Amino acid sequence: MNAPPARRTARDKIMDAAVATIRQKGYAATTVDDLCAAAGVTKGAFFHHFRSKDDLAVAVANYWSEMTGALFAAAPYHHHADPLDRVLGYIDFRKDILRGTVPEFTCLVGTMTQEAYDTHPAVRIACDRCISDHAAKIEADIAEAMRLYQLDADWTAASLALHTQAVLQGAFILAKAKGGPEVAAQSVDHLRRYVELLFGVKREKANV
Amino acid sequence: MNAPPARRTARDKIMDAAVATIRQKGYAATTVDDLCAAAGVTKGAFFHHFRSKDDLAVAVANYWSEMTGALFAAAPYHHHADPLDRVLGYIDFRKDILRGTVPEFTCLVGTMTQEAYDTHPAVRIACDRCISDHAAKIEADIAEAMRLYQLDADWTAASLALHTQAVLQGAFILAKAKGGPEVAAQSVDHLRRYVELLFGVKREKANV
DNA sequence: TAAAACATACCAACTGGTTGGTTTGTGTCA
DNA sequence: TGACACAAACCAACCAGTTGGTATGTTTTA
Repeated sequence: MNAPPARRTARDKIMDAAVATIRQKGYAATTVDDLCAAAGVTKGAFFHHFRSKDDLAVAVANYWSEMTGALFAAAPYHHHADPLDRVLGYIDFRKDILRGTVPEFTCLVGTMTQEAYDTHPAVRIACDRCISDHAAKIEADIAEAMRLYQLDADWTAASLALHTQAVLQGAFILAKAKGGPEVAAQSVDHLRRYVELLFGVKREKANV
Repeated sequence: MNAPPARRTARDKIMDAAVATIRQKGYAATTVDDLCAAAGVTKGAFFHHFRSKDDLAVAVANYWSEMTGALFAAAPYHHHADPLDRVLGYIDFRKDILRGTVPEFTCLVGTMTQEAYDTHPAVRIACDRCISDHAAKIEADIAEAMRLYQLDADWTAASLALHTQAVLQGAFILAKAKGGPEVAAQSVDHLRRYVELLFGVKREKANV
């Protein structure tokens, strides 16, 4: 009922080039010419599809939101019947994908947020939405787990969900500072241990 | 045994301008002209004191390391006899200083790391040293607390110290995304709760 | 149904302003 | 008086964005 032949247009190529280049060099240091060269298109094509560089930044934040949304939607941890297992499974999954070079596993919108939060409001809003929408999905499982385990906590599901994102974003910065994923993986381990302690359980990582 | 009259030189003014401007706009988006204007000096003065913009970045990372080093050295939490109280006191202090506007409480070297890690090796190294030196100080208190409380943990003092930095750096990103310190403060609360759970204690914040 | 009218996707060359960095000159202090 | 600290003017490269145009559909109309 659809699936147009999906010709790979200049727009798509620019978006993919933007994800890769901005993750590596940052937003401000990435020039429009860089993106055109990486995508193999001309500047005319770029400004045909995007009104400005900032317009591209917003579009690529939304693109990233869709891409990662699909990645996490397809991840195995959703199969667990116990919502706490889903939360821990999510954390395990985040650790699993800390692979490859630093620009390959770090977060595009975290990078853009740092650079654009005060100078490019539209970019900040797009990045915030991406992070917040993602956190909201985890929040649902946390909330369900809190009910199931009858937790009477002095923290909210929303705050813990955002905390998982803070740990991950911070882990990426340490990984960038140290040049590899190892330090980030250790922080994710601490996050997992925290959730176990909060819920008073100790569970091995399931190999789904 | 020294204290030269401490005339406020162009170099000092440029450094202070760099801290403020880079925290607000990011490193790449900050131009040398921006810094000269903010510092009230000319480009001649800038390039008299720094070989290049990158050279300034390294210098300002070290300057930041000294500034924050002095700030934390003077902080009240060191007075606690119990090393665990010092660790919790450090976390409380980090929460206390989440005040003012976003560029006022966020971390300069975290920002620079994001932008420079892959493109400016010298900057990455300077930022890493700043973060790692700071973590090492917390690590000492954590290690002492582990001995005192006879913890037989499957994590190291070093990894927990780095984790505190990851949480803080990530909290800054969320604060930037959401435009205020509240979300960061909640993450710091989660970090404090984690340390309490690890050591099996529950302690109110001391008002030193 | 064929041609005219229009829309979309893209390109190569260009522009005005900005950028990091240089050069040359000047005031000041030890 | 000479080295240092800074100023002013300058430059070549680079930047985001523009312009004027072509190729390839798609829609409308006679």
